[in-house]
Amino acid sequence: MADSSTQVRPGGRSAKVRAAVHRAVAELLAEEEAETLTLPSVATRAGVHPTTLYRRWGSIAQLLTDVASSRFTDDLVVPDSGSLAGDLQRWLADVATDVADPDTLALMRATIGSGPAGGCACVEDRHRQLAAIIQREQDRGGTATDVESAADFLLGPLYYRAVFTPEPATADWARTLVTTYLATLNTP
Amino acid sequence: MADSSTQVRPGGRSAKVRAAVHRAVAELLAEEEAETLTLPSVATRAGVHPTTLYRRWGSIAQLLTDVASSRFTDDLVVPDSGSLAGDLQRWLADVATDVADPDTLALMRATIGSGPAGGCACVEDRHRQLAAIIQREQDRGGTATDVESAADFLLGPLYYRAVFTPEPATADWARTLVTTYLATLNTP
DNA sequence: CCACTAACGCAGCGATCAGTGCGATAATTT
DNA sequence: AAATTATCGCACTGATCGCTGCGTTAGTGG
Repeated sequence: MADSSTQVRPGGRSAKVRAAVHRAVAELLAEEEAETLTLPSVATRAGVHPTTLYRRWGSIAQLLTDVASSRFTDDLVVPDSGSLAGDLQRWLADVATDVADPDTLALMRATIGSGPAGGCACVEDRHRQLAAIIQREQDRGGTATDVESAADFLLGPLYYRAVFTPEPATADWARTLVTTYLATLNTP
Repeated sequence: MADSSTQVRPGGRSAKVRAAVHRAVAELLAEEEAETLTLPSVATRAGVHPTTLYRRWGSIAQLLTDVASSRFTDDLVVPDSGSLAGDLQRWLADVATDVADPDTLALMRATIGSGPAGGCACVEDRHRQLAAIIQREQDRGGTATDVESAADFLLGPLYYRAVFTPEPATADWARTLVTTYLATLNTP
């Protein structure tokens, strides 16, 4: 054995259980008004015994964080359109479309409400993707900009509309947002 | 009697109970990691019988929405500094300071997680205040701008940082945000 | 001051939740 | 293929939640 105490076993049955539980959380959040989301309810929906959830995740907060991390982490490679504007517009429009989905939004809300680390789990990967796009532009020799400010001005308004206003942003609006942001970079 | 069916009685004991319950919710959210926030726990902390909470609010979601609405609704009159930039900087800095408070943030997270209308309850009054500032500038004959876009570019990054990143924004950064936003208005 | 009734406290009842041993299953290593 | 053990299912228990009649207190209008 490699380690004496902690040896994980991710294959086979465990993976199926994990997938079923994740799907159950998404389904329940899409249907109910949340608040009723409890470990036994998730277990019943997933066809898994409640004990399993108590052992593997312990609480709904940790389960939600886990689900959100998986859901909002896609290994997609942002297509190279040749320009920073093109890359950002394509990417932010996709993000806008994703966030505009009511079910996705329900998962985000619940995750945010589960604890202080919930919000980070929702956007961690987005920041990575944004950094990759900006890095590519720098390698291209184009305009250099800060990842922080880009996140503030692009993701900020997008997620604000999704979480705090009744109607989320559209993909078209996201593209306009990119144009506006890039304009501010050229005219300091 | 004025009305036959719905006669509210807001004075005296009811007001005290309401205040105690609101304070209890704020305290519990500040201490615990949420999730444990249940009607009986709030009742115990407030020194009120749980039955009262079930009757007046019904669920934690409605209670949180009520608390958030009260907490984020201040009848403050934004001081007239003479210019749009001054008004916005003063106001947004105050908002940033408020949102940077961990206890306030905990209330916001919990309210967002309680239901789709939770986010709106947190920023409803901010939008009203912002509209008042912009309206004053128009009466002054100054630059006209849209409340929607102002909310997107000012409140958006601010609340995004508060909810989705580990470290919330500072008052100074909020002032810089106003400057940047006003610059984009002058250079289309 | 008196009548009216909204709002609160009390006692108690299912239902469900959170958690714990223990045996069974199956993923992983040798 | 056999041994090891991480992981899951089952049965069970104490605690708590959500909720409901019923009597009491106290705010409100006459």
